[in-house]
Amino acid sequence: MKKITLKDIGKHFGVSISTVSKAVRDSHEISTELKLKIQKYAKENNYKPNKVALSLLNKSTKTIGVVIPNILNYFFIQVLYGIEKIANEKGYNIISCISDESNEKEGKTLEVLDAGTVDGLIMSLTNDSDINKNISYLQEIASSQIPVVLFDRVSDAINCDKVIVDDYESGFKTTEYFINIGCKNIAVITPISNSNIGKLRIDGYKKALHKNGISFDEGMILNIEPKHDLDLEMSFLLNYKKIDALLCLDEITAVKVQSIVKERGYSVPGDISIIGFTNGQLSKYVTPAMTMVSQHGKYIGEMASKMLIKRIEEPDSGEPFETKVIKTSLIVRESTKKID
Amino acid sequence: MKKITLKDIGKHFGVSISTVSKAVRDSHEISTELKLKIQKYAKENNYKPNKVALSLLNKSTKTIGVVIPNILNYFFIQVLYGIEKIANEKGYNIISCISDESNEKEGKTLEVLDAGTVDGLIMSLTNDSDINKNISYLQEIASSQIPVVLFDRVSDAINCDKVIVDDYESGFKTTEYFINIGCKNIAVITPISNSNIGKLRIDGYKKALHKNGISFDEGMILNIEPKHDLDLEMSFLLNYKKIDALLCLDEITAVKVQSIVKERGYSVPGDISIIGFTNGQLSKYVTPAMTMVSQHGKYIGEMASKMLIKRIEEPDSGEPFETKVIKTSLIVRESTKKID
DNA sequence: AAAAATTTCGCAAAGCTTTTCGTAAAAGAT
DNA sequence: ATCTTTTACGAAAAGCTTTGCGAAATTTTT
Repeated sequence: MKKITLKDIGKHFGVSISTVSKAVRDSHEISTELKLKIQKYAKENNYKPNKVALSLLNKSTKTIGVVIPNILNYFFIQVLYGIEKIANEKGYNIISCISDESNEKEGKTLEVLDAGTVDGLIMSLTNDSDINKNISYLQEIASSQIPVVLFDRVSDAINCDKVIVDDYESGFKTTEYFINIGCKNIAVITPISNSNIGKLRIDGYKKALHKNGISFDEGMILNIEPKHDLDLEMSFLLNYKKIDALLCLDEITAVKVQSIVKERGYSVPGDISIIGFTNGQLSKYVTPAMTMVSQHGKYIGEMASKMLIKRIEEPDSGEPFETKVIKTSLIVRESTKKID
Repeated sequence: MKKITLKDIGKHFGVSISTVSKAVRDSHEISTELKLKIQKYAKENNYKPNKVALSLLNKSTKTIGVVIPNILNYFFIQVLYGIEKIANEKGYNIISCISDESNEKEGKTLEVLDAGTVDGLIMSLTNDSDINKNISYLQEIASSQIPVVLFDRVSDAINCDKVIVDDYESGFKTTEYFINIGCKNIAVITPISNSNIGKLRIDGYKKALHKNGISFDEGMILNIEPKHDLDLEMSFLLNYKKIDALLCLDEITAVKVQSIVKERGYSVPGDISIIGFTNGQLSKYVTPAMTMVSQHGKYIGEMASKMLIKRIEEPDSGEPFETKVIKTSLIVRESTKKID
């Protein structure tokens, strides 16, 4: 049997729809006798108010949209996990969309989500070169349709709540950590050179060098592209100068780089210390276990979820938009020299 | 400005709602002149038909629910990725719910999803001990409300389409692989001993032993629980008998086991060969890179998605329920001895 | 017994869209 | 000029729910 409706129940008892609705909601307007009969029948036939009808009535879907660029990235999964956890606790469902680092898919997703499907939106922008394409559209959604919370990859052009990692600070702190353990020739390997995040981390790196009297050398920054040959690129870098520290801006790169370095006969951390961003599942289990910068993905997701739901449920609070900066922490393992 | 509706546009031009609806849908019933005006205005004000109203009208939400037990498991993420890919191509959104291996949360999720929110359901059951709790409810949903596709962790009690891994066969084949490379004392380490999947893999393992004249020894099966101390348990196992092969029933266990074995001075694969289930992100990067059984998660997701959408769009096809069995493949790396 | 109060239920609107059908006006045909 | 056809729009229903209000029926009060 298909899902039963109020109308069906009404017909069964020869009463009106409103009577049934009130009966199942236990209204005092309905006689106890009739209520009991209706409630029993409703329960037996597994009646549940149709969510779609309720959404239309209440102008609220109890659903939030989440758009992430890449689902096979552990950081984003952790964020998603955090978002789902809080949303679930507060009675919201999440529609998850993967933009696959494509501006086009991101735009399409926004179109769908902007048609009344969700009460709010949590997203992280793609790194796609054509970066400005959807920004104005998203700005319009944020300003007039539904609350939006941006995380990690954000944009100044959009006026909304944001949760970001302290990328500049963590680039700085991590570099100083290298310097403190005695490293002087610190190279950076970045697969995200075109993103704002990557730039901030490198800015922090530069500042730490400067503060410690080490001159910055452009040749120490290795930009890698998905299609390039990391092995070959690493050759150039390792031959370019004597290097004693490598800062990798994501986890997979860190793991691959460590593997390449070891194969070439360097000892880690004896010859070269390595630190990577994103404390995911990989870094713990490779040999040596890697020192990583944890961005606290789950916490970021929880925070974003809370901020969004607050906006949804208190639309006219009048509170100005906020940008929460989550501090990273360094998870020290075996890929870095010990502090003297 | 809030989202604009047909009514708003109608008021602006002094025409009825139906006229506006026809105009934006480019119906021939409306004069060209009026259509042009309305269409222009609609585009300028970013009019989009309200999805919720359409859902109510069409009795179709273009949304499918996905319930997975654990989002931090790479296999499930791969499946989710595959589901999303196909769903997206066919114009569906996905609502993803995490049951967190809890029967209770699974039940709550089903309640929500069974209220007209989704057109169909893809799920993998929890391993919770109280395994039968939601089965009858799910069976009812599958039989009378919306199409359901179960994957990986399925149940015979539910009549629906299924996509499963050939667990028995792969337990068998993997064990024979060990035997072929000269291993005779093969132990199994399973964190999923209470699941049907785990049992099937072990049945396959037993059959392979039997076929090759090796007697089965219960002591060679190590059941591990999340709270137990794997290090200690491994001690017992390694002291129990001289072991030359370890079959681990999930990826994290495989990686941890290899790490423990190495620490105890065994050489991998010299002394002990190791194979793990689920070819995820970890196994490739540890040293030695591990030989793994790939379950083709993404493909399973794609398959499940296709099957479900077909059921949704052809509800009365009358085709009997199907169980697709996806064959695993062995990704041979360095943690197993070479074939002579 | 009549008036007042309470109980118990139904009607209708609102949320937004699509589509069928009806009708007035305009255009065409005879 | 009259009849037929076409054009161009509006009314209404359907999808399902909740809720305020009106009304009939019953009970209580005087």
